[in-house]
Amino acid sequence: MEWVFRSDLPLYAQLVEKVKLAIISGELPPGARLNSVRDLAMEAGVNPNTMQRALQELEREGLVYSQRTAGRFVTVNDAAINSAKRALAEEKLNSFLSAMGELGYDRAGLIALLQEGEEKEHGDS
Amino acid sequence: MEWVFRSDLPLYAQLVEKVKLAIISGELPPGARLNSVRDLAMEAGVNPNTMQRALQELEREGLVYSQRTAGRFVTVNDAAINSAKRALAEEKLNSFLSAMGELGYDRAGLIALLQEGEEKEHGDS
Amino acid sequence: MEWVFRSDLPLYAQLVEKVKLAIISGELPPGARLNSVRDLAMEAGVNPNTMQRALQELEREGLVYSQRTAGRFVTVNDAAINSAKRALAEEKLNSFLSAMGELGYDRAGLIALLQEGEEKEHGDS
Amino acid sequence: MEWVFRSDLPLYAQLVEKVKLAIISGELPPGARLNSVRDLAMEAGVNPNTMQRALQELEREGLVYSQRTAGRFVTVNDAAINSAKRALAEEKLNSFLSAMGELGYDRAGLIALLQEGEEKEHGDS
DNA sequence: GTGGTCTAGACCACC
DNA sequence: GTGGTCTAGACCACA
Repeated sequence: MEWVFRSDLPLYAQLVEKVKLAIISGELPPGARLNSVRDLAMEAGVNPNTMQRALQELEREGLVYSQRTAGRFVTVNDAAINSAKRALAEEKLNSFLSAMGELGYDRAGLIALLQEGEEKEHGDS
Repeated sequence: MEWVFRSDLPLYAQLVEKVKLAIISGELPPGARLNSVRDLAMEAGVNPNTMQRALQELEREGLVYSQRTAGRFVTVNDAAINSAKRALAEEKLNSFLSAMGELGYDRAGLIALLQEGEEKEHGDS
Repeated sequence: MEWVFRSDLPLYAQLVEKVKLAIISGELPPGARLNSVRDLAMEAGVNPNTMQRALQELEREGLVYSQRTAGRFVTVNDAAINSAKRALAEEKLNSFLSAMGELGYDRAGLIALLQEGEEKEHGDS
Repeated sequence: MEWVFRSDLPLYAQLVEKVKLAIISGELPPGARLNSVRDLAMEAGVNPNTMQRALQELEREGLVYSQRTAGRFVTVNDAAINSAKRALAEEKLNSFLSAMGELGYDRAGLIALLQEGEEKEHGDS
């Protein structure tokens, strides 16, 4: 996992984002054990407390659970993961829509653009 | 204009991006005079050299031209602006496609998602 | 507010409990401004971060909201308060039921006990 | 027996409470021999004098008697135990009533709540 | 002044 | 070793 941070969002929120994406994309599969808070914090170059806060947030969202002595694990509840995936997709879609809106593209225009690219892909293959 | 920077891209490139977007979106209309390099650098809180480099890049791309004594101006060449818009849109589209790809959406899925939203908008109105 | 703590529950959780009760009981009415984090922490004799965590938890539960510079306020959403009241009541009821269960009282026995007391109250008045 | 203490009640009183509950609930049956003061104090992590005071209080209440050489025993007087049970129950009832009073429940409301739960239990079974 | 974030470092329970 | 809690103290944005 690459740990690069922006300055427009709290660190812990970006950590949540990163780990969540790893879970959603399957890089961290259901049931997988996460590294320890301390190790992850070292990796990311942040304070363990900051990493802890991020993981607790993920726990509250039901994507992760912790076992006292054994460590933290990705949930095995596929529904929770899929719901998070859906929410993230919607969020990305919306920010994309607004960004493209500034460039003068509305939904219809984007659909056209996508279909254009699709034909090209098929043409290439 | 808001000047917030990420750490994963050179400053000057982010400056180029920001100004380019302002031109493309019409916030800086064709023929408009840009503030002086020194003023823009102050605004953005960057070194004037960095801002200078960004503006030269925009000049190279034909979106801006400078007149020795009067300052820098947005191009009046609509074709250049439209071409930049097209390029930027494609770039954003691609990064969006790859991001959504990680979440399991391909072009067809995204088209469906967009059409879904479109119907909803019409239903709401 | 009295700040006395047990050792069987994290401090921050007890702080949540205390403030929640104050809101539910109306001691802190809807819309009321809470003292600043620092002041409350001083009052309670805890670290400001601990108090902060408690208040953020209340914020997540919708019982409190914060305004950047002005401070924190009790929600004006009566439904949220009533829902919290209901939940707290149920929780207290259950722990009471189990405690009385150890003494050999079941629901029916408790109802009898309560009715007994009720008659007595009426007799006294 | 779990030994966790609050800070709002003298230690010895909490010890009395704990042992009394054990007797009332039958965990310490009539006639059972209690461990020595020293052992009990160790278990609970308190000073033997404190434990001694608690046991003397229980003796005064007639729930425990001591035999010079053999140690301390739970009373075999069922009436005494029942009376203690009754008193404890009333005490718990009262503190419960006052706590629920703060949440807006009076005796009648609580009876309703209890009957509600009773029906549900029967429905579930 | 307000809330919010982050770090550093300590201590605890659990196994 | 693990997660969890707490403190102390710093810095920031906002108005």
